Amino acid sequence: MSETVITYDLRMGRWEPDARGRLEQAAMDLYLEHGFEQTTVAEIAARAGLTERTFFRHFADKREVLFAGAAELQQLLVSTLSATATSASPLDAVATALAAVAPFFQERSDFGRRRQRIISSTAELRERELIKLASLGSAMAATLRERGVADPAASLAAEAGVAVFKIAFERWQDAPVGTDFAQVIQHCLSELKVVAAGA
Amino acid sequence: MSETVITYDLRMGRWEPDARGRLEQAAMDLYLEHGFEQTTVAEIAARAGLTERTFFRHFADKREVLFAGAAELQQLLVSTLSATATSASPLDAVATALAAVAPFFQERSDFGRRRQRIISSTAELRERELIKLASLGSAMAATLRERGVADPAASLAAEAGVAVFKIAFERWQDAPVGTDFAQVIQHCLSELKVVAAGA
DNA sequence: ACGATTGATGTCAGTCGCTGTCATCGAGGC
DNA sequence: GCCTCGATGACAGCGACTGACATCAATCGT
Repeated sequence: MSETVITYDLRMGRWEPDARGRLEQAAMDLYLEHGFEQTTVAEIAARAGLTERTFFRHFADKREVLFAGAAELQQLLVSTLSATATSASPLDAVATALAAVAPFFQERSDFGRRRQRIISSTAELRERELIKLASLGSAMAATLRERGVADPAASLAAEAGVAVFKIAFERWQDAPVGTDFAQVIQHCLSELKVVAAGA
Repeated sequence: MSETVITYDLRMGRWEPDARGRLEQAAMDLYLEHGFEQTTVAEIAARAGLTERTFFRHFADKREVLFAGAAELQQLLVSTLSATATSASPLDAVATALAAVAPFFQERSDFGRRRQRIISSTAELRERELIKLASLGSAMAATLRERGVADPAASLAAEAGVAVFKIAFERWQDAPVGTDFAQVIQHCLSELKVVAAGA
């Protein structure tokens, strides 16, 4: 779920609350300090005051702890895409949905930067990031199909949208702090349209 | 390198020749028979008449044995893209290069089908496939940049090309045997152009 | 021919990711 | 205040992967 805003009312663990959040925090810190590969799950659990076994009860594997927000993001993206006017072209609808979730990243830009530094430095994590993006693409394609867009147009619009997102995200990360992410996305979208128009 | 055409003149292993090829063959067979996760590296090595340690001298990990041809494909793709006339638009150049490597798959369609069945059934392998495709995209983007295409157009054309390839490959696999892969690629490309044009 | 060299393989020990199983503890319902 | 239930701890074990060293076969130089 989230790593800062937590419902502290419901005590979770046997001892301290928010075991999951503590694990996420400990993992991020250790991955940044010593690198992903040099960090063992036992170390993460120890820093969080838990055991290795408990880590794997909260996260499927060592990488997944960095992708806790992916499901949330996908749901947000799909519901936004569902709500977009059917009059828009599929690609525009996708781009609109992507721009709509831009604040999701902009509000966590410092967290996102550290996270991305970890992911970019390890092939194993890049693989996981790519399959999450592919999952976003599949979900968006399915949503487009529900709205009557035929294949392969639906899949192509979704995949092209993911491509736009990937490149826009890279450029936004390298851009000055405060740059509007949604604007970068729209710019990359129009660039794609130019490229696809042929010359 | 290759799995069928081998220079049998140079004896490789301590005993039988072509240890690498035998490992690839044994891995494919076992992955198909029992599934990827249910197969241990020790079993693969045993069937190939080798030891587990030798497997890891030939392949970085248990998945990589299924992606031996990726480097070769990437090189072929890049050199084809380099040779494409600079007059073509970036996306058309990418699509042309992709269509040019279509025979690479068509000649190995039965092998490719079995391989794809294995990959599709395991998330771990889909991750590896995605990072190989991403590597293809990066290589093509770099080639476009060398040819004077500016960013983000170069990256977008390359990534869009990869998207076209992915979807075209899926559709070609599901199409009747003998369908022309290059033609499917071109069809998906024109579909993408329609989608991007707005309509 | 024959010894030295080289490269691929075998052997072994070890770490770490990850899982199944059962015991244990803490909190809420009765 | 007991009881049930969910989360955690403790433990054993498998399999992926690595480092270090020994070994063997083919080749090269003489």
